[in-house]
Amino acid sequence: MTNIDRLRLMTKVARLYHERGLRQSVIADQLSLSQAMVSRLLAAAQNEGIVRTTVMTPRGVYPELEDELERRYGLKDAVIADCAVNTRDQILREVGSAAATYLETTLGSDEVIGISSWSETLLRMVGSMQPLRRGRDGHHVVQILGGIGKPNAEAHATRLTEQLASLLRADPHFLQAPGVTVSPEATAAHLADPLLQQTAVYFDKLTVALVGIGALHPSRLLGESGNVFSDNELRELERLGAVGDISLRFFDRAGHPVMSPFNERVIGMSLDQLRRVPRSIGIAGTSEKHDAIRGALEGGLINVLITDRFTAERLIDDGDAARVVPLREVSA
Amino acid sequence: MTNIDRLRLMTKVARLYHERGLRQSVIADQLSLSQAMVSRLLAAAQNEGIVRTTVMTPRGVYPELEDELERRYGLKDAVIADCAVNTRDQILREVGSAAATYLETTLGSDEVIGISSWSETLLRMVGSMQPLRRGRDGHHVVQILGGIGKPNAEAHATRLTEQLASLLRADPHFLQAPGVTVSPEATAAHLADPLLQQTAVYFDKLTVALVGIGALHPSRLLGESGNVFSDNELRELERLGAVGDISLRFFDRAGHPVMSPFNERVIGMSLDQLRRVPRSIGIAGTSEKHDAIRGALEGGLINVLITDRFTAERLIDDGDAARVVPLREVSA
DNA sequence: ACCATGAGTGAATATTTAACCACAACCCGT
DNA sequence: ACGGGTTGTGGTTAAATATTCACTCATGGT
Repeated sequence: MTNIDRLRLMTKVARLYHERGLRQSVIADQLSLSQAMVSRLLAAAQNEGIVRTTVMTPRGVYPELEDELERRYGLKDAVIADCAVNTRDQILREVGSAAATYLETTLGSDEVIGISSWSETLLRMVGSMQPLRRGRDGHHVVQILGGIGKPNAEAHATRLTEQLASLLRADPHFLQAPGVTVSPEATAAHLADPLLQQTAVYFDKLTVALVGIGALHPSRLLGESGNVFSDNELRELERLGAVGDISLRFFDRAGHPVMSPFNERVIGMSLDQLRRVPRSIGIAGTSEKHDAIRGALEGGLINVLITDRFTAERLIDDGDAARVVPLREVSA
Repeated sequence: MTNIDRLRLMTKVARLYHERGLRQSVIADQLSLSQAMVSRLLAAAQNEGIVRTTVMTPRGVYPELEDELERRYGLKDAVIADCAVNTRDQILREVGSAAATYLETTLGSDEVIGISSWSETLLRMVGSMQPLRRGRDGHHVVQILGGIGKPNAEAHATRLTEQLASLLRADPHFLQAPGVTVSPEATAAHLADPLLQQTAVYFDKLTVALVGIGALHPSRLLGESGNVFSDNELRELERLGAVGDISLRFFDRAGHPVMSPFNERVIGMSLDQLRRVPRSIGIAGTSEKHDAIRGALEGGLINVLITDRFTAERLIDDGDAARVVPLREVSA
């Protein structure tokens, strides 16, 4: 068979298949070929560029950025929310909404979902969620950090867990303790509580973790509730290289836990436990948090990131720089 | 789910599927979706134009013309050979070659193939054929028109049948008779021959017919062998509206048989028998034959046409005219 | 000259994709 | 408030497609 004849046949088959939408066996009958031949011709047509499929990217969607984030940081998935303007308010709204959709769409059955409290982004997320449609039930929602600051903040943290559980028709598991205690001894006392242990058992069973990512500066822990945190402690954390926290567990630029004494006063899941969760979803935007997010990514603390497009771009830009002299190695 | 989120998801899935070539179930796992969802998202992405497949037409291939021929004349298939220049020689070569490839490619098993003799195009076709590769055997090759003119032309016609049969490893069935007799009585005598009848039986069993298409002017029957044909007969055929012939069976512009006395002197398959062949392949080019080909198409005498691109274009151009006042109806 | 190797094929089969179905939840009109 | 129709979903199954296999034949090297 001459080359032109082969091209002719490939073209003919490709047109019937792709333009007229005929089944391969119909084409085979019509042109007196075997179905296998039609399949092969179509494959060849793809190969040789006769058939070309392009994916157009709609406005407001950033798949290349997502891919790049996934690739650079070894993520399972990245979601980039479209934000018209780079303002804290818009970003919170859009990232929260994107996270809500993401969760609704990707939740399976019988998931054990940990949720970190006291993150405004997570609050927004839960706020934008629809009640779960389908009877994908059997879920558990686990509070992975105690309440924070003023006594009623504890209730606040609990409410987030409760709300999510209700939206998902899941069993809630509350962590009946403050997020930060006054001393290591107090922590130990709380950890001895059998009720708390009942919940803590789930930390190692999570299938999904939903966590915000906090920046060291400006720290919400100073403003919100003065007594949680001393200025000294903040400086100490800084000295130790902390760039941010997830559920009050601080980490440095490489995502390694920062072991300050403060750590002993926190009641909640550890970063090591978080790393072991099959799907740990970090939800955070705004440029303030850039360094913190970056650390979380570098340390593999999360494997799904939901953020805004501005932050995503910066994460990739300095990813470029990092390739030259990888941060991980610098700090090691 | 907001619209942008849906678009985002569709785009992401489409990219993974079409660009990275992942299976739907892999994508489903990765993005924590169901395979059904991925399939639906891909379908939607097609619909909404996010995914676009285009078939590029290589140079020298004319699928639009082929489609148009098929559509206008209700053909099963049309093959248009690329010819650099509009000369008889080039066209014979290219059409013959295209026909050879077409036959090689589309032949199934146990086919009963009728072949009309004394067509230069068919000669070229058989000349360009490769011996059949695969053991698609069990074929029969049936000579559907006797030898023509000088006694040794009869042998010539036989050789075409023989050659094709040999290339296809098929059983040959020869028509041991002249294509044109001296009188109706002579025809009758030949038809009584049991040996001839053995072959004629196959006329109604053909699965494929390979036929050339002859133009009335210039008639090859005058030049080649003076005594086959009288000038009177030619004029008579013309008077009756004949525009061409297939295997010496003449037809008019609408493809209806022309019943001149000459018809009684021909030994071979009838046009009605030809129309009943599941796949009757007309192989002819050059502008001389345009009217003849057109008649064959209008009359449904063939359902596959192999021709050159110049003739194809003309057939479509006057197809346009015919749509206004369809020829078929004019002559009816 | 001969065999080993490779290319190309259709039938059979495995894999992949799309359709079907049952079900839950929503919407809307009463 | 309460059905009846609609929609969206995942599990299941049917359909469609890609791959494997067995085979033939050409080719090239020994």
